[in-house]
Amino acid sequence: MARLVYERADVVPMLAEVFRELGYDGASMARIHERTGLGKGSLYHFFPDGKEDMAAAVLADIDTWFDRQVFAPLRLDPPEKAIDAMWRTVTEYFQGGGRVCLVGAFALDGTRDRFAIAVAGYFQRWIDALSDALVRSGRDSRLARDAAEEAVSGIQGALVLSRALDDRETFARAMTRLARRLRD
Amino acid sequence: MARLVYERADVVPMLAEVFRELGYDGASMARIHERTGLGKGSLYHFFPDGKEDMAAAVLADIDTWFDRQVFAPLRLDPPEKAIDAMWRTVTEYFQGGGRVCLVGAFALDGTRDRFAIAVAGYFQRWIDALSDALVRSGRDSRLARDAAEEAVSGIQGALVLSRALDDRETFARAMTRLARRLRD
DNA sequence: AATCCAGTGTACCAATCAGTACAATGGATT
DNA sequence: AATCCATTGTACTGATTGGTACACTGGATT
Repeated sequence: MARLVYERADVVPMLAEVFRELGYDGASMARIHERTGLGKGSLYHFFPDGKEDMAAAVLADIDTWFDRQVFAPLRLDPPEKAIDAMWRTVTEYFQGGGRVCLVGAFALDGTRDRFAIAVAGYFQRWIDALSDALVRSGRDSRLARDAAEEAVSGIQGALVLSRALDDRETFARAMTRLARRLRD
Repeated sequence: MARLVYERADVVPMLAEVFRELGYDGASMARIHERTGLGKGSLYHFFPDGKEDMAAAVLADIDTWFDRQVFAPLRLDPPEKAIDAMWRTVTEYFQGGGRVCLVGAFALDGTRDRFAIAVAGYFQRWIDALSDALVRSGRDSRLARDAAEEAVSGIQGALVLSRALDDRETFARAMTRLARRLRD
């Protein structure tokens, strides 16, 4: 009989999807087991501190992904190119509004207090990186920060609204609107 | 010894605050008891179907409140006046970013499926009402709808971001930005 | 072939979960 | 004064919660 053997890195993305769908409190160990196929033995082997450990790992994973795919390019690549790439990458990552931002979802309920530093850091670094790109493209420093904040905030709003209305067109419209706002 | 006697209408706002802070799954009956002071007897007396019943009542309550305080004025009052009032009312209601939108929070996790109609209806009516006011103020119908969507979406994003950064200034800045966008 | 050890499955625990049952309270109605 | 009934407190249930303990598997190392 075949035996599936995972390592920690394989488990984190599955956990991310579970937390995304069910939220932190909604994701019980039983449901995590159901959706990942991993038994308690494996789960506590990889994440000795249980659920909190899992969520922290997921947040760290999301963080490094965005750092590499979005934030670093914004800081290093030609600004116009990096910003264009950001819109594409983000739209794909959130599957056009069909996939929720876990960090944003955590921010809204009591889970925030538990992961306050990770949650704040994620958004702060996003705004910083985007602001940096805008400054490098010749924008005034103060205006750049305001515009970056508007974009990041707008993406989160678009996710909430498109998910609430269960309509990806809403998300698509918001993204083109925000991209245009950022160009002016 | 004094005995506190509530009626259903007194309980709903307390429940709203509990769900707001803890989320739907985070709000256990024990915690609801703690924070409201009501025993299980009272809670199941008012809400025979338990938590789901409570959340539905809270959503309905929020809905009627917004209908009266925000949506109806947008449809009936002089548009510029009504829109100005909307920004004031909303800022006060969300306590400058310190208070979360329960409907938005529900939209992000698995709770949405349970209350999909109420959640979608809330945002749809908000967009419709604001769009109506913009049309009445002379805006083109298509542009009005787009602008209304941007505003409602933007408010939700501002709530997520200001809560994530734990900074009300972020919310305040977003509100003035959105109000200006709506005027152009 | 013997050992090792990362990864697994299962049985188990106390605490908490949502929900039920029902007797007690006490203001209002008659 | 007797009755009524909305509201409340408490004791209880069975299911589920997060978490622990531990024996087992099987590929890799020696």
